[in-house]
Amino acid sequence: MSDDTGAGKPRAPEGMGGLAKGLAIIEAFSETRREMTVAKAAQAAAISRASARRCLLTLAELGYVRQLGSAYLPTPRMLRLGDAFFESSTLPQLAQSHLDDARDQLNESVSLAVLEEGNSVFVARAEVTRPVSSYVRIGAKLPAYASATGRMLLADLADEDVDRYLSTTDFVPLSPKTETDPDRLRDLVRDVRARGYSVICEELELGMLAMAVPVRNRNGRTVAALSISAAIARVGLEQAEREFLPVLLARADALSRML
Amino acid sequence: MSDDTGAGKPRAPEGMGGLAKGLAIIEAFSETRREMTVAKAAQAAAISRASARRCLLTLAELGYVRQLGSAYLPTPRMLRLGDAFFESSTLPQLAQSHLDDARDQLNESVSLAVLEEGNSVFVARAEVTRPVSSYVRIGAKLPAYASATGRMLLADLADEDVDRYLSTTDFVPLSPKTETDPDRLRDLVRDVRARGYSVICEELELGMLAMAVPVRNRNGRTVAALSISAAIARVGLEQAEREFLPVLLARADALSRML
DNA sequence: CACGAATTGTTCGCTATGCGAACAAAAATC
DNA sequence: GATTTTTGTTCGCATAGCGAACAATTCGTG
Repeated sequence: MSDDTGAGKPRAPEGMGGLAKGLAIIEAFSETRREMTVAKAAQAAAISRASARRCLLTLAELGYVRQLGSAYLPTPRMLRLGDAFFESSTLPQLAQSHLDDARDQLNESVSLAVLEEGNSVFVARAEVTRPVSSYVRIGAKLPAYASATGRMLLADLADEDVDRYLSTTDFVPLSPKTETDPDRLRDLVRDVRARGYSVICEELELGMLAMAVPVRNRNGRTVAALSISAAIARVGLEQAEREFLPVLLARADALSRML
Repeated sequence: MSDDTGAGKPRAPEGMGGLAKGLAIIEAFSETRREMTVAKAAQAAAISRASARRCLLTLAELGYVRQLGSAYLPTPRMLRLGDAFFESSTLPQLAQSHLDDARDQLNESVSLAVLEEGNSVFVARAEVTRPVSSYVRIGAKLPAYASATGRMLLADLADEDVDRYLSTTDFVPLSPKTETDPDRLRDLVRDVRARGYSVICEELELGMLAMAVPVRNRNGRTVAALSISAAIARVGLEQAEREFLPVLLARADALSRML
């Protein structure tokens, strides 16, 4: 707003400043910011307190947040916003029967993920019941560097995009076996690119391995990754490559042909 | 803007008009509106084309939608907005272990739902693998009138709120057995209120029954419904009441004590 | 407990963002 | 091909939203 310069300069591309601010506040809610006051929201969204206050008043008026004392918390109505993607996107629905088939055939949980700002986001899932396994929420995300799907999706990026990702990511280990060296990760992504599938073993969660294959659109771009996960106590790497990989590749190929 | 009247009249409560418009556009995306042009978005959100255009430009600039010709479609980034609720809310995390226990004990899928504008919205799930069952997405919603959780949640509303709901709802049958008579539904909600749990049989989906019990906060209000669903080919109503109900009530009670 | 400092929430004069109407361009219909 | 309808874009104008100032609240210290 106040950063514009020269007189007579054409206007910046038009937009809706208040919308941008409000969305910044919504995205600022997190596990460490379960509720926010006007001041906290302003700080988290890098806007003035007056703007933050207006946004929160509008969000409250529309039912997206509720007020508790001077704090604001998101309500379930917020879920409608995420629904916009699910109701619009055909990919999860097209994929579901393929995931179900793969799950039934291999008796392991199967999921589909897309890349979103350095994260692998689950958009579809077929889950097999295990005593230990917990429900993975569609919409949940995993860091790309530590997940089979994430590495599969990174493998489709141009080298410079992979490098940009590697240079701006904070590599938090998620298990004692998480690879966090950027050079090593670059090599791993290249390996995935060469091999055409991705496997990680205990990097995301001890005791678990995961395998992912690409789902491509008709331009050959990888638009999603189809993955399977299993406990290494039950399934070794060789068995995964022998039994899981052909089925995943076949399912991914069938799905790719629909895109 | 132009609807304000008398001079010297105090300002309306302050807000952020552009945010309201942008959120209306986001919510307008649906299965019948998978993509929208500027004109379609303006119509769907009941705003001017110029405003719709500004909103879509901002949403595109921030990565929430992408442009395809003159149409705009949501991107996975939209999921972050729904995340605001999941990352803030403690209920799904508190509930998960209870759902897992109930699922393991009863060997049927168990879920937790909250009421959101006439819909029952899943916020947590423990799923048992069945050849027929498909994955129910957290965030997915069911009409309250046709679901066990929905009726359980409606039962906690005041009579006038139930009546308002019944008078403004379009009762679309979801199976040949869906109850769609408002008077009948009012009686069913009252029955649920008296009985303290809700059961539906084949109203949502042929061949399936579902049972739900209330999860209450310390004020006694029903803040969520815990439910189980099973195929009637395997489980009859009497068995459900004999075997499922005690476990659901115990789990719901344990969860209620944490709230 | 009182006081001062820091933080937070609210207000209001001012201006530039966002408005609506008009116009340009594209699409649809005859 | 001409006309009509619909859609996308522009721009003069005004009010919604801005930032700074102020009021209120909270926190820290003596």
